[in-house]
Amino acid sequence: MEIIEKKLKKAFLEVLNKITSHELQENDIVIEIPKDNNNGDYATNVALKYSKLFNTKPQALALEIKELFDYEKYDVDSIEIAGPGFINLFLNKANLASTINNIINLKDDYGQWPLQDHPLINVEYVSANPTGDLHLGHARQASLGDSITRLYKKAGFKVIREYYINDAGNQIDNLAKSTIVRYHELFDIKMEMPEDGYYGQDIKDIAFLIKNLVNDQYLNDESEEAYQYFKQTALQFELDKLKRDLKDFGVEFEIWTSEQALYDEGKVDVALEKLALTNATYQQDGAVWLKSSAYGDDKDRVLVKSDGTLTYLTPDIANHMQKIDNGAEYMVNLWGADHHGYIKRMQVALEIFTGQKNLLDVDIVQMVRLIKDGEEVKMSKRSGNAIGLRELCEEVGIDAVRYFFASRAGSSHFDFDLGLATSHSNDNPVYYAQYAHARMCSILEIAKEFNIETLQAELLDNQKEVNLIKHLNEFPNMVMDAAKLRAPHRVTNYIQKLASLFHSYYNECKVIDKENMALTSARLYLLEACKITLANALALIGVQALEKM
RNA sequence: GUCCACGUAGCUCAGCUGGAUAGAGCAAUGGCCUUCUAAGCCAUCGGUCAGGGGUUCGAAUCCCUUCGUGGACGCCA
Repeated sequence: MEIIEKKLKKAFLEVLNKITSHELQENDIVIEIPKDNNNGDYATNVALKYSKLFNTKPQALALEIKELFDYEKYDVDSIEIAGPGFINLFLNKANLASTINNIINLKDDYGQWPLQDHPLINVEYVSANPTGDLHLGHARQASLGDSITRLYKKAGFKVIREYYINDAGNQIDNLAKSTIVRYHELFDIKMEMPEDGYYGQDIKDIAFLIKNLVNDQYLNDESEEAYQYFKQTALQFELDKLKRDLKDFGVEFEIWTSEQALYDEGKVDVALEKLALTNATYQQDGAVWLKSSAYGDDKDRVLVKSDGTLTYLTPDIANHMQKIDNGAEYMVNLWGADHHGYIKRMQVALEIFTGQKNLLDVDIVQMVRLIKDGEEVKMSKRSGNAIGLRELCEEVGIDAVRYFFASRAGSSHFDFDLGLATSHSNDNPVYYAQYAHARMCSILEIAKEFNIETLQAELLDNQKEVNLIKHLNEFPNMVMDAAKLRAPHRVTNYIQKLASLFHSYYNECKVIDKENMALTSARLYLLEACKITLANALALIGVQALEKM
C-alpha cells in the first residue's frame, strides 16, 4: 500500500539527514493536510520543529530543505515556504491517479493493513449481568467495543472478542428469588421480593414461561431442586435474550466466559493458589487479602471473605488469567464509569501474577443520561420500565443508534436526547452518510451501460475533486490512528467529511456528460473509489451502506 | 475529605502525541429543484476553548492552581 504521506515522510527524512548528522526517524516527521488549500496539498512543520536542533532559524532551514528536495522522485510540483517556516507542498497529478486506481483494485480491502507484528489482543466489553435488559450504557459499550475490534482487525491486529458472564454470586440468587416471587404471583400467592430484587418485565415473562412448562409443580417448594430449576431457567432465558439483543445490534463475540464455569473447572482455586505462592496475599480478620497497596493501589483488597465466599475480584482474576492462558498477550476492557475504582486492583493482580506491567488497559465508558423534553429520565431498576437497547433500536433504528454512540468518545459524558433522536430522526447524521452512498450507487447504476475509457486523472482538476481524492487517500491512516487510539468517533468524523465533500461536489459538478466521455469516465472512477471507501468506513462501525433510499 | 474523568457556539459533541483564521450536526435567518435522489447544496448568524498563572517562536492542546459536573472510595457485584 503506497500512501502519499508515507512517501513524503521518507522524502523529508532523506533531505534532513543530508543536512545534518542528527539521526531522525520517520515518526519524527509530521505531514498534515492544511485546512486551507492555499497552503498546499500537504504541509510539514519540520523546519519549525528542528531548527533549534540544527542550530539555525526555521526560515533558513525551510529554504535549505526546499533546495535539496527531490521533486521528480516524489511527484511534487512545487514547494512554498509560508508563515514562520511551514513547508507547503503542491502535488503533481500522477499521485492522484494512483490513489483512485489503488482503491478500485483493492475494493473491500482498501484500508486493510497487513498483519502487524503485535500480540493477540483480547477485548472484553459489555459483560452486563444476565439479570435484566441491556441499558443505554451497555448499548454505548457494545457499539464502541464492536467498532474498536473492527478497527483493530482493519489495522492488521489479531483480536479476540470476549463477554464475561457474571452467572455466579448474589445477583443470580436475587434473580432466582425474584423469579420465584413472580411465579407465585401467577397463582395469586403474594410473596416478599428480595431486598435487591429485579422488577423488570422479563422476570414476569420467565415466570410465565415456567408456569407453562411445569404448571404448579414448584409451588411453595423450598427444595434445592426447585431453587436450581428457577435459577437455571431464569439464567438461560436472560442469557439467550442478551445474545439475541446484541446479535440484532450487530455485536458478536468469539468467547462467552462463564464465571460459574471458572468455579466449576477449579480455575478460581488455581488462581488463588498461584497468588498465595507469590507471597502477595496474607490472612487477617479471617479473610484472605491481596497486598495490592504495595503495587500502587489505594489499599489492600479482600480475595476470600471471612465466611469463605469470594469477592467479585477473585473470579475476575481467574477470568483474566484464563485469557492469558488462551493466548492473549494484551488485554483491553471497556467498563462503565461506576467500575472506575476497580481498574487499579485488576492491573495489580495481573502484575503480581505475570511480573509484567501494562498487560491490561481499561477504557472507561461514561454513563448515558437519557433526556426527554429537556429533563433527565431517571432509570429505576424498581420501576422496571427503563428504556433499554431494544426499545431504543425500535424507536430510532439500529443504524442510527450505532452511529450515534460510535460518534462520541466514550470518555465524555453523554446526554442522549430522545426527542431529538426520534422526532427529528431524518436529521440524524447517519442518514447524511447513507444518502451520500445511495447517491453514488444511483449514478453508477445509470452509467453501467457506458463504454468507460481508461482513467485520465489529469481531467479531475476541479478543486472539489482534488479534495475528495486527498480525503480518500487518508483512509488507511485514519484506520490506523483510530485503532491505536481506540477511537471509533474518528471514523464517524471521517465519514461526515467524506459525505460532505461528496454532496458538495455533487451539487457543483454533473458526473455524467454524454458529450465528454473521457471526463465522465474519470469522474465515474472517482465515484467508484468514493463509494468503496465510504462503504468500508461504514462497515467499521457496523452501519449499513444503503444502495437506495 | 482522598483519587479519577470531564468542562469548547443556544443544545449535543469533534479538535487535545503543541502549529497557520478553533470545527461539525442540531437550532435560527436568507437563497437553490424543466438538469445524475432537495434525506442535498450555498450563504449568514453564533466562541473570554470554565477562571487564573506557567512552559515557548507558537497553547483549546503540556504543567500548576481555583471553581463546576459526574464517578469511585464495600469482607456488593
